[in-house]
Amino acid sequence: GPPAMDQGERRINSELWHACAGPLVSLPPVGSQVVYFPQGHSEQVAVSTQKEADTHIPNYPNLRPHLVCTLDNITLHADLETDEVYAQMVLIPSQDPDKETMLLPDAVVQNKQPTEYFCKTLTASDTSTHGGFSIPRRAAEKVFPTLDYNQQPPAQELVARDLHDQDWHFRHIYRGQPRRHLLTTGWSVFVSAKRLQAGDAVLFIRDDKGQLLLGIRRANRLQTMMPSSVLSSDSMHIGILAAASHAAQTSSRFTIFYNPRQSPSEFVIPLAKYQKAVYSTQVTVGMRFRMVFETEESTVRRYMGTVTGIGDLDPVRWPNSHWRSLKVGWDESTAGERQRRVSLWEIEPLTTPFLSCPPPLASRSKRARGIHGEDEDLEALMKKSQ
Amino acid sequence: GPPAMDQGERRINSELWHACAGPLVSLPPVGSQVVYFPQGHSEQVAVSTQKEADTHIPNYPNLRPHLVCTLDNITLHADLETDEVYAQMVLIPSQDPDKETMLLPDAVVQNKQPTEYFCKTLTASDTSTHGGFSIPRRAAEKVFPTLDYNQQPPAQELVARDLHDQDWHFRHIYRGQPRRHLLTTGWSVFVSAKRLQAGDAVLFIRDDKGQLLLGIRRANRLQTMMPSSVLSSDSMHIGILAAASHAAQTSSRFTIFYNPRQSPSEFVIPLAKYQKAVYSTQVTVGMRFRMVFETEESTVRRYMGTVTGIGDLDPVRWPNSHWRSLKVGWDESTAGERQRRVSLWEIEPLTTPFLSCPPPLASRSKRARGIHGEDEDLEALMKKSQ
DNA sequence: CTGTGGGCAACGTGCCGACAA
DNA sequence: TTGTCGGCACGTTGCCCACAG
Repeated sequence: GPPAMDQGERRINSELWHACAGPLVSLPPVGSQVVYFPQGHSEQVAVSTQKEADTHIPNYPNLRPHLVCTLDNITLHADLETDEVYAQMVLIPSQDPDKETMLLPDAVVQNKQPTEYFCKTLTASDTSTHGGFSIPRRAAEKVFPTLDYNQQPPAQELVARDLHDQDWHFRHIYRGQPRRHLLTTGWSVFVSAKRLQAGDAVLFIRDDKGQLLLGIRRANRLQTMMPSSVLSSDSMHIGILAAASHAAQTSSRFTIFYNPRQSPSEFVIPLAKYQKAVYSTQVTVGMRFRMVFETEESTVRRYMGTVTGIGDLDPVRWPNSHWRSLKVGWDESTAGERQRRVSLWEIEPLTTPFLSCPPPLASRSKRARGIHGEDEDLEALMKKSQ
Repeated sequence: GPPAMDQGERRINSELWHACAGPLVSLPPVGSQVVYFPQGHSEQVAVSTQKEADTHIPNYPNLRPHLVCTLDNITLHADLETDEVYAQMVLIPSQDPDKETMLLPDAVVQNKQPTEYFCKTLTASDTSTHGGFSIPRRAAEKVFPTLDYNQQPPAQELVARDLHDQDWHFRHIYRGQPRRHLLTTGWSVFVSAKRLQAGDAVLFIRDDKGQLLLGIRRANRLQTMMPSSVLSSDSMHIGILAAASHAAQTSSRFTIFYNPRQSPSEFVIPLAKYQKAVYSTQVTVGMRFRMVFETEESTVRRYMGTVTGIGDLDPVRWPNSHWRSLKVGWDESTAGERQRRVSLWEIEPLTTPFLSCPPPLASRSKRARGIHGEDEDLEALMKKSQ
């Protein structure tokens, strides 16, 4: 019969989830202190609904642009239809916001990219109905059980388990002239079931117990996310703010979903990481930095850039927020799709970091600042605080 | 190439939309006065997220259980993946709530079930890959162009347009012993594209201009609606309340989605219908009534029932709400899945309606009432108001 | 080393009337 | 009147290797 649909009851394999999420995604450990940004949460919803937060949504004057929280629980999920990975986080706002001024030691983040795995972007031949899947030689030798090369031809049956604990069977054969590794029988069933297209990627893992796992990473093709048909985007944005505001005022749990491959940026950051970036890094216009990105081959690469401005992303609704407070330019001309605005904790400054008192951010809120004057103002203030 | 994905730009065919929505669904006209129930809206979200509104979501003391609004705009939609029909409504809360005490004349509701149409629930043979689609004889004769019976065999090419303005081509043939109408070539493409299964229904319309339209109505099989992965159900419920509350306080537009085939009940009701039910119908425990339901064959049928209690569905959060304020029992033993609670405007009382002053509902809110005592209390009050 | 394509066999899809419900 | 089936033709799927990038 069909696989059991008891999503949420089973525990998703963490190693596989992280492999699908990519090398940049790390989740804070349960019980640790984190910083939650409603702005970033809104951005994620804006991507999936294709509608930005409207200007006429209500103001929540008591809601700060960042909330220090305890990460009460975290559950890994995968969409039943698309296999898209996401995480459900339960947050508890800290009752004592002054805690945030205490510098915390770096917490151990759980970002376990598996070692015995490979990831291949599918070619037209891989996804066509004409044939099977061509396994890169090193990949096959690294993660698949060794073939008995005495057979003619060498072949074996592979069983790999996906995020929903569904097993997929493949015939793995080594043949052709020149010899190569192939997945034949079973492969096309997988491709059509997962609706894979050329450009999507498939990944195989061999875990500690020798069990094969497999997952998919879809190409960043234009988000065909349908308009949700459940809730208007306005109500969603309002729901984010109202839920966070209510939770902050009552110090009660609230739940958010984090879609690592959809969200423009992480919006739940380890508190230690946030503090280190905000309080012990001196950022000035003109500063050089590096920032990590994921490559096509799902490895990491650092790009160089320069800070071109410092100031609020949304001075009206979210004054004095560190969310994407840096305007940046990129060295390489292929930087078309890289963000023009980043947050302090996303970059690696090339100047040596130093420790300082927290800059007097609170004093800035007293002044009415023009849209265009903000950068210079903030820059001047930060220079003075030296 | 693939059909243009400009959903929302095209205007959905209203006749087809209503045929897919079913005979019970009617939409108030644009510009008319309506009543919006946040409770009902929450129920719809509860169905799609499979999670009811939690008890610890914030209270909105200024938000009444029903909002009188002007229906500013309405847009018909169909989900790009499932063809599920839904309507986007823009509401403006009325600035003067006293208006609601004025009895309005019945408004003309637009519930245009097409006349030249048929709807067939698909059999196993219809959906199998082995053959085509067997057209009921009367259906074929009513909506399809007449075949030239001089041909051997009589056959023609049909083109039918779906909700997304996509055209589907079918070979319509009259053959076999005994003779019958069939759709052959093109049918299986349609079935697999729409992912139809036995039990789902397909419907064909011939509109005024002779153009063929087709739509689908999926079986009420267990909602495999995935957990949205975008927003937590809590935040959705909060978003509904916060958006409505903010709109009511500022008399500004807000947007909601109505999924007729998913929502347990309509939650945007014509004001005249609401007033007539609330102010001019005397309801007592023991009263007999009829209520309309949709049958398997997508026709309407009335079931008989008895009012067994009157009282708030949620006395804590929504006191003095008319939403599902009637507890009812059903005459037929097959009433397993029919609601135990209905709203005044959903039923047809068997006693003759009469006009009266509005019952003094406001006075009820002063008293703290026990969970179990509420029905008798309310019943006594309403008897006194006679 | 691996992506694509020609060749070809096996299989599934899909059209037909025969039944029978 | 219409749902399901056996029969059969034909188109697609899928396994093989050759070849080239």
